[in-house]
Amino acid sequence: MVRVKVPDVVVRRLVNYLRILKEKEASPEDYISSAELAALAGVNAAQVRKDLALFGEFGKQGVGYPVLMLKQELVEILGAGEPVSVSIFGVGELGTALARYLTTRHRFDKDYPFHVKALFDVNPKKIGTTVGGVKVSLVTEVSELVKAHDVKVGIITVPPEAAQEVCDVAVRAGIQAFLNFAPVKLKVPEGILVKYQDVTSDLQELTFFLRQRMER
Amino acid sequence: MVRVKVPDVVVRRLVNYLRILKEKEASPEDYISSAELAALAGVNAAQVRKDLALFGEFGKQGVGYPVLMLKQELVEILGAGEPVSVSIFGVGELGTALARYLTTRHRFDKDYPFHVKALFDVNPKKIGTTVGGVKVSLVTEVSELVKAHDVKVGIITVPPEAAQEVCDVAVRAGIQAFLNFAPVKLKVPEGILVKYQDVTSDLQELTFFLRQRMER
DNA sequence: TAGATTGTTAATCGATTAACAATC
DNA sequence: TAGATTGTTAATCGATTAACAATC
Repeated sequence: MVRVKVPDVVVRRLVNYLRILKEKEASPEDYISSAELAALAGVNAAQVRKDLALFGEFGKQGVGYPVLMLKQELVEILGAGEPVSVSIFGVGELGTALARYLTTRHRFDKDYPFHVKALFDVNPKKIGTTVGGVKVSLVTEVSELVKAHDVKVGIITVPPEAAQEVCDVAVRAGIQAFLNFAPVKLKVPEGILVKYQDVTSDLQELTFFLRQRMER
Repeated sequence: MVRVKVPDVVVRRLVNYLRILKEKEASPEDYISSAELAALAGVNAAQVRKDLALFGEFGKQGVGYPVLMLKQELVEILGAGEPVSVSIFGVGELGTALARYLTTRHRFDKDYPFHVKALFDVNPKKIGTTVGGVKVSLVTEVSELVKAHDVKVGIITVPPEAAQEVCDVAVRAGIQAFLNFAPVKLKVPEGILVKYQDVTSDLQELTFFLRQRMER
């Protein structure tokens, strides 16, 4: 289906378009123009049309895009309709918060695709307890559980020193993509995806622009 | 000092270079080449040199960049040396996790620049309690506390429905930059900075590329 | 000095925006 | 039909990479 190489930035915008459309109550006759969607997303209208045109012709000249249909197309394109099994490594403060957030989301929105299937930690006190209804297991069980639940994505919330090791174990167990909250660059085999998330870096970026703004 | 307009991507990389250098034990005679730093950061060597050259000439031909000096320069450039007061809006699971993370970081690393000065919530049960040693206050006190502590950055961890309102209040109180964990686009006056952070979007992006990879 | 690596210019690559014919 | 908006091509803009003279 998708033969073109889709740049990161485009995918990020598509995710955003979908979020915006989901917030819209719409009947089957409702249309939205690229200009309207662009304004809501804070981007250029030509960019919206180009982003969508990468995947097909969804609009109608003189009218715009049918809201419900476009929403459905975006779900299709992004694969946001099919469930994805997720595992969280490190049940500390942040891991717990994420586990609860994701399980709660799922409880209230049946279409929410991300299912937390396993939690891992090394602290013996935590093993066997549950968070958001999911049991905390020992990292030695990763391989078994990841295979049993066909876990595709791992969320890493262990301390930075432990991140690489945990990642290695997870990769061996068959996890294909990571969302890494530990502030370290992970070395992974070709083809394994890693997305980084780091509050300190975010704050530092904001600080830079704040200071720069003040100097003028 | 900085007169050029610095692109977002450059700042992100600078933050990364600094993190890498901080992990390095170094003596005053240690040098690092652009090639070495580039390899660690996963970017091109020419890019490292160009990023740094935006702010001055820090290297020595035939040798490289003095590690300690470069680290210091980056701290200077990013403003990572001066304390920045931060406030967290929404003391739920995620807000609590972030509050604890930031206060703990600060307790163990005196150079850590981000200080949590105030926490806000609307839940009467939480008001007056403390998290990481910081008191939870009612949102009506934002103005007073933000001014008293000269808070520059707000972290938004309230539910999506409440995010815009909280943001408005914070802007009126004088907050200049936001790290927004709520999955909604915030409308802010010209000049106020917003950085978005959303686990669901991150997972969706990863999912897209996972699926795309499998289709080939 | 010879070798290595910077700082910077020039070339390349890719992404964004403008413009407009096609068409609803 | 007249007006509006798409899909797409062409123009612009900006960021990345290659190349190399300067120099430690």
